[in-house]
Amino acid sequence: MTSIHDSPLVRKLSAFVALSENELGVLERLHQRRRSFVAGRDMVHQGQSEQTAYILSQGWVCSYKIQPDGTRQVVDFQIPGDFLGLRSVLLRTSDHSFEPIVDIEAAEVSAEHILDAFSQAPRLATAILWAASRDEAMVVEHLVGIGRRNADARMAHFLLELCARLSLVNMGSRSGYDCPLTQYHLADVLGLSAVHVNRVLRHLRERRLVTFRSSQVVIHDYGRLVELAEFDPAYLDQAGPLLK
Amino acid sequence: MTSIHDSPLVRKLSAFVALSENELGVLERLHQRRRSFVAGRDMVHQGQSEQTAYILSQGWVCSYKIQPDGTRQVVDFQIPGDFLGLRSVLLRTSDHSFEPIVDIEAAEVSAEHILDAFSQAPRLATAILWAASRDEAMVVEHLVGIGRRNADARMAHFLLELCARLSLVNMGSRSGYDCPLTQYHLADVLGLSAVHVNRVLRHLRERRLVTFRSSQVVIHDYGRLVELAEFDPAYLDQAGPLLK
DNA sequence: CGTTAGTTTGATGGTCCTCAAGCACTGTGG
DNA sequence: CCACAGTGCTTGAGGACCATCAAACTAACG
Repeated sequence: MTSIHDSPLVRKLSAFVALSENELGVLERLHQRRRSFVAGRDMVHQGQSEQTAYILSQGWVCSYKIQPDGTRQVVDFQIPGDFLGLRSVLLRTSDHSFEPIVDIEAAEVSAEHILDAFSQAPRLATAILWAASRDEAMVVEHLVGIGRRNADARMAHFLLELCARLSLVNMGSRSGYDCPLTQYHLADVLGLSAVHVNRVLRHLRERRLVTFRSSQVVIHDYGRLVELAEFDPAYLDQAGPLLK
Repeated sequence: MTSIHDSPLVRKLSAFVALSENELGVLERLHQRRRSFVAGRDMVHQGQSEQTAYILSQGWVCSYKIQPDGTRQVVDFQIPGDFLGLRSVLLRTSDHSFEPIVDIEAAEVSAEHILDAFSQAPRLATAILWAASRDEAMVVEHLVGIGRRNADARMAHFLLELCARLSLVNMGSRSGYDCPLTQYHLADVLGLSAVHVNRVLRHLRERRLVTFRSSQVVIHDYGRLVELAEFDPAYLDQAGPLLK
């Protein structure tokens, strides 16, 4: 039997609030309706007004928008512990698609469920809204990266952000992590071509900064990578406000 | 004496909900504390944890992030009727700066004020959260634009989005609008250099699509501009959900 | 063992940046 | 009234960065 303590969401939130027994119980109830999805088939399609959100417990998902001309822009990746479609369920407007990158496990949560949970454990609401605001901050940082960083720095920054996020749920460290993304995924998130992604990766590897190969990211020199990316994790760890 | 009906925020929200007398009263009380700011001097600075938000009633503001290397990325512009720092006041994390582009008028609102208003008029809360989610959708669309559109389409898309937003508060139409932005502002929002912005504008002007000159945007051919930008306003007017 | 998805490398060229310089307009102080 | 400084716009030249096209290679899989 698996404990609620194994939930990546719990691990993530625990980094910011010490969760009470009551709060853990509410979270456990949120995880009731487990579902699986297979890699590659969209869970939610652009335009569709979906009424359910998910808490991702295993696997990776990407949320993206397709342009009329067929090009794709990935807005964000979700990793275990992340919400999928939280905003769209609260505000009934899903304007992008979700695609599982590998086979995934997720807990389905309806708007009611969430609002219930919020009223039973208000501090939990704050914690989850904090997580949501962090997601938004990541989108903004992503925007800045695409607008104002060159390809090398963009890649470095992206890999470092993933590192920080994965570390929070014990799925990585400063020396590296598992990563099921293809170079096409990287291209679509960074606004580059797949060919150029390949060259950038080679470049970073040759400079002995980081190696991305066979679904693994190995960070050779964390410090110099941070420097190249001008990575400032301030937008990720706003620990202060929630501790009280 | 000015009526609450003149407030751009009221005009904006009215496009989506028929506001009751009670709701108008609550909105009026939100507009009590009027303040002015002069052009060019930051209202809120990156990193500062500000406790107040504003409802912009006159003028334009831009929210941006400065990179360590000095380059700037504008995340969004605020026009009358828009909130400034709503998220940061609710979640106490302001990670970018706000700069008035011209002298502005705004109403200061504290977190308490807003929460009070929400409890007095729950439907208003929905409407305001809808506006917030629209802002987020705009950031996502912005991301897609910078990542996957060329300079011409990016510019066209941006000018069309502004057109739609301004029309909502009666400050523009499909034939054009006033716009106090400089070409440097355009460069910083579109992730281009100011020099290239100038060339793009010339190009659009020569093709008789749109003219941006002396603080005025004149749209010559709305249809062909929409086509060039592949502009689909779906992400802006999610009228449906709130009408009930 | 052929097929498919993903990676790698080369060649070529377009988009957009940078540097540089000149122009137009506005406000300021002598 | 005029010099001037400041801000914003405009245009040219040259080159960096990254896209596109093309092709070969590897690994996984039925």
